[in-house]
Amino acid sequence: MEIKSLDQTDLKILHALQENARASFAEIAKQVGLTAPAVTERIRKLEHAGVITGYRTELDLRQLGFDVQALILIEVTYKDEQAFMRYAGEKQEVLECHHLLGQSAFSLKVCVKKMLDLEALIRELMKFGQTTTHILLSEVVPRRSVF
Amino acid sequence: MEIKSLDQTDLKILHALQENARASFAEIAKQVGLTAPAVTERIRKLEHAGVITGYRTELDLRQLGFDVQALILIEVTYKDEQAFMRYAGEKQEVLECHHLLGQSAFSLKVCVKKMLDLEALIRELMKFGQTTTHILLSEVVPRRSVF
DNA sequence: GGTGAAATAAACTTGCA
DNA sequence: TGCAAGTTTATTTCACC
Repeated sequence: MEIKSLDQTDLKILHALQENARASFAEIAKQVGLTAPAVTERIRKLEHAGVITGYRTELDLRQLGFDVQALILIEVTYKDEQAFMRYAGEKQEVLECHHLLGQSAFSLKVCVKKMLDLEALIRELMKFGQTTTHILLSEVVPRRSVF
Repeated sequence: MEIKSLDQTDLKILHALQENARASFAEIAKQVGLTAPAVTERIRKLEHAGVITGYRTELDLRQLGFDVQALILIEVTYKDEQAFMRYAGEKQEVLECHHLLGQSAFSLKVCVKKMLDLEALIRELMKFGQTTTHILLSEVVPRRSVF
């Protein structure tokens, strides 16, 4: 993974891929004004450089039976940090977890089927420190591309 | 968008697509034990039913010069809700925004190049209500598939 | 780095169980 | 719904600039 200097064409490619990760190389090539092999090679380099970290499919969690999503903030006591991170990495319900600046704090995005499942999850988390839970309602901005 | 009853094959397809949104129909077909046309048709239906909401490419924001990411919680005064949502929807720096349960509260995931940009952003947000900002450090769990 | 053309592979279409 | 065979596109490879 080396440092890449990105030009305008790279940014256009990244824009196209953010909007539709399943776009064909040929489609992207047309959008950026290059041929398919040129685009393929640039994308391969962006992947190898670690600029592109993955291609994900977004699902409507509610349609899949996951009716409750929540944002949980937790202040973990320092000695439990390692155990907490292991727990977060293993728990299926934890969709995302970030380390926050200061005081061994973390944010978690979790998704469960029922409110009772959320209660159980929070009860487990409370072993690691004090939690603050916010139930997520509608997505005002679902997920924006960086450019 | 109608109600779909998903079987095990659908869940396997969704798993494969979550892990790699650019996987070919043929690859997915092999993973789930069907032929490519059958998988293609199922994915078409999942898209049309709204179960699949999009295909996104994930980028390493730091490599792209966005060194500061933050989670901002804001309690908007009720009369400013509409104006706030319009603002969040237009601001390039706001990657995600969720409505939270209770008191016209929202969470925002934002990304900026410099700390000074974050300061400017928070100053703008303060017009809509009281904010609490958490700087995001490492990703403990980057983004997990639901199944 | 990029193009254009040929070979390979994947995606659509259609008819049938 | 899914499969198989045939057709149409897309991807890959490579020689050349």
